[in-house]
Amino acid sequence: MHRVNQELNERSRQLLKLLVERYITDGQPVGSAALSRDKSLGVSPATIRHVMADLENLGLIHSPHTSAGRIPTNKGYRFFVDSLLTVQQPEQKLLKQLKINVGQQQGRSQVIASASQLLSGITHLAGVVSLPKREAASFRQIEFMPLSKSRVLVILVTNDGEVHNKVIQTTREFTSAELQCATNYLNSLFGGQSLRQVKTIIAQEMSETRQQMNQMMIDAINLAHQGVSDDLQLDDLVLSGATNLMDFQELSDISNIRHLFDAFSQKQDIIQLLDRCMQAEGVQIFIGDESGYQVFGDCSLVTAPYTVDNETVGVLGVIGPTRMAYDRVIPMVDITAKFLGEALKS
Amino acid sequence: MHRVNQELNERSRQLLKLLVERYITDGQPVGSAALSRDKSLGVSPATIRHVMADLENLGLIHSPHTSAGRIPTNKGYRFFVDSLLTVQQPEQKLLKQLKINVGQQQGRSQVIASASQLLSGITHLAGVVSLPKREAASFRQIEFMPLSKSRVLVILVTNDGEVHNKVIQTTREFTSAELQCATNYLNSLFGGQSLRQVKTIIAQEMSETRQQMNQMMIDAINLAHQGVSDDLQLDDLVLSGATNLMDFQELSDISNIRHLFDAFSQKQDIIQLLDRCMQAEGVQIFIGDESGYQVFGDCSLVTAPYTVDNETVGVLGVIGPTRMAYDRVIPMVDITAKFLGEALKS
DNA sequence: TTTCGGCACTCAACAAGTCAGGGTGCTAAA
DNA sequence: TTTAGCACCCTGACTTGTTGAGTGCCGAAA
Repeated sequence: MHRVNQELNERSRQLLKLLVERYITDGQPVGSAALSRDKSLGVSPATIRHVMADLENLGLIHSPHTSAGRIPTNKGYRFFVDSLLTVQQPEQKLLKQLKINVGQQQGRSQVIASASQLLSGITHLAGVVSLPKREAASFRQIEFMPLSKSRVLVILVTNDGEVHNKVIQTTREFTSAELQCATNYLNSLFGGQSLRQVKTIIAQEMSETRQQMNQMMIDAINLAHQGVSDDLQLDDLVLSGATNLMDFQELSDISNIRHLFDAFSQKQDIIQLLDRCMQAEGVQIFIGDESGYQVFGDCSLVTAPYTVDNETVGVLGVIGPTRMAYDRVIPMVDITAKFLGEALKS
Repeated sequence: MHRVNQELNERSRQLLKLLVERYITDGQPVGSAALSRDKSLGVSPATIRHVMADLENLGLIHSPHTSAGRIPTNKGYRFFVDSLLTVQQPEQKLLKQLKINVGQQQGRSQVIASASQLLSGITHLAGVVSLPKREAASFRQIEFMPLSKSRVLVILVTNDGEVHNKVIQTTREFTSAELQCATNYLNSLFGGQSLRQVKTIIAQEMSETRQQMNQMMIDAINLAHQGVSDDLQLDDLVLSGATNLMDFQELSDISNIRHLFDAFSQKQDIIQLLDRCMQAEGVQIFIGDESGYQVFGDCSLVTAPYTVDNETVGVLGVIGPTRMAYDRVIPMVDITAKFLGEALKS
């Protein structure tokens, strides 16, 4: 990519930029004449054809058939997004509306659902938000509730107001009093820590010499260990406006759509993909099959992680055709991530 | 419909039956010659055309254009399903497999998900299962957990092993001891009753003269009232294999599909529709727009309620094109409902 | 009265042909 | 290096003709 960057002079870059922008708005292969009509280049179609030939050799554009205009390749899009794109500041009005809408929701899942919906509504693409990592939440309270002889319901409340339930098997029967003791002990031990810290504390306690621990404490730690371990904690995501994607001609092949929706209901792949985006700092973009998943052949994914108290807890973004208005979508995703983070703080 | 039934002689009925069956398997408009080739009628194409003309006058079939064969109208399908259909007993092997697969799952949601998936897998249509009505579950245990000054987490465990959480606002702060008392009182009062009964009990207690109740009991009932009231108890459903529907040519118009999937993600309409089916006794069928929803223009819905301990708690079914193999689908839906009911009992 | 063969007619689907429009690459001149 | 000119290419839309499946109607036979 760097090579490409060097080999391209200013005019070629400008031309590529125009071409991609043009194709994004029109959806038609763009020819030399059309570009020449744009005053900002001021050269004849013939010259443009020369430049286009170069760009084609570099693999940035290609023509679907002999006598059609050119369209960007994935590589072309990539270069465009990385080096040529001038992002569009979203309208102030829209931002205010977005902020209010996300902020007004109450309850974690409400906030997230609304973020996803707004994202898809504004961009007319599919919006997706990964649920906040449970590990990042902080411990507020734990409680045990005996169900039967050897089964105990563990209730874990985190600071974001979420309640997690889990039924665990115990080796022996516990009395209410015992469970109450464990509750008190654990609540004082873990209060205010993040779940990640809680886990490490548990691990430590379990491995350390148990000299200074009495039986009650050992039991309590054991219970907590089982209750907090998230064996089944499958990540999840909220997807909105998937049907928006059906409106795009370039995806309108029924088998394309089918595969896409299969992936959506599968969720697994998307979750993995989003997980990868959590590592990144800011907005991240996958163009076409860059994601490594065949299904996204003609799709791009624009994501941004969202943070609560300076810790990245999840990702959000949009899925749309490769030919999407990156200049408007990117800042939108970026800002929505910020709003979501803020809304989750309270 | 009764009129139609009387006006049709045996031969016409037989002919209509053949025609519908033929169309269901082939998907092509069926003409007089094709039907005549079927030995079981033993009349010439010309005669068949006469009968067909009658059927067309009755609105049971129609031809898409002058020189094509005939296809059933919705009214034709309806008559076919009501009076002509001979259902196909499903294979023993399939049944066994189905039973095992549904039965082996553990956890209510697992069982339901698997029923939905199997339904869609076997029929190659979309499978749908409404979640069991919460009201039908029976009370096992209630617990209160103080969160803050005026907020209490209510945990309700039902006999099917489900745990329901709800955060309620209280008028004053309760001590742990007070909450413990309330817990004990309520558990002994409600133990083993269905949630519906619990609600009526609560209503009674609240309206009755509170002479013989002490403050603790009043508080407890109040807490329970808030905790059990399901203001937000939006029904839900599990949908599987929706993408199967994309494979059908008759639905493959992109805008059709889009509306359908919009309805799926909306859920609201489908839930209402299913709710209506819960009243019915056995298998119920909506053909085309009989459901009253435009979206299902070219779709049919085959449903059956499922029961736990002789009480109907939910509905399940499949959604597919009007042109579906009713003879195989209907018994399949029927039997799956039975298996699901059984599986939920344990 | 019902059934049937014959016949003219209709229409969709397909194939083949035509044509204009938009585009390209090459070449030679500025 | 840029440009105009030119030959050529390809698609898509339109026309035309043909084929085959299917119909409705009529008059004769049962």
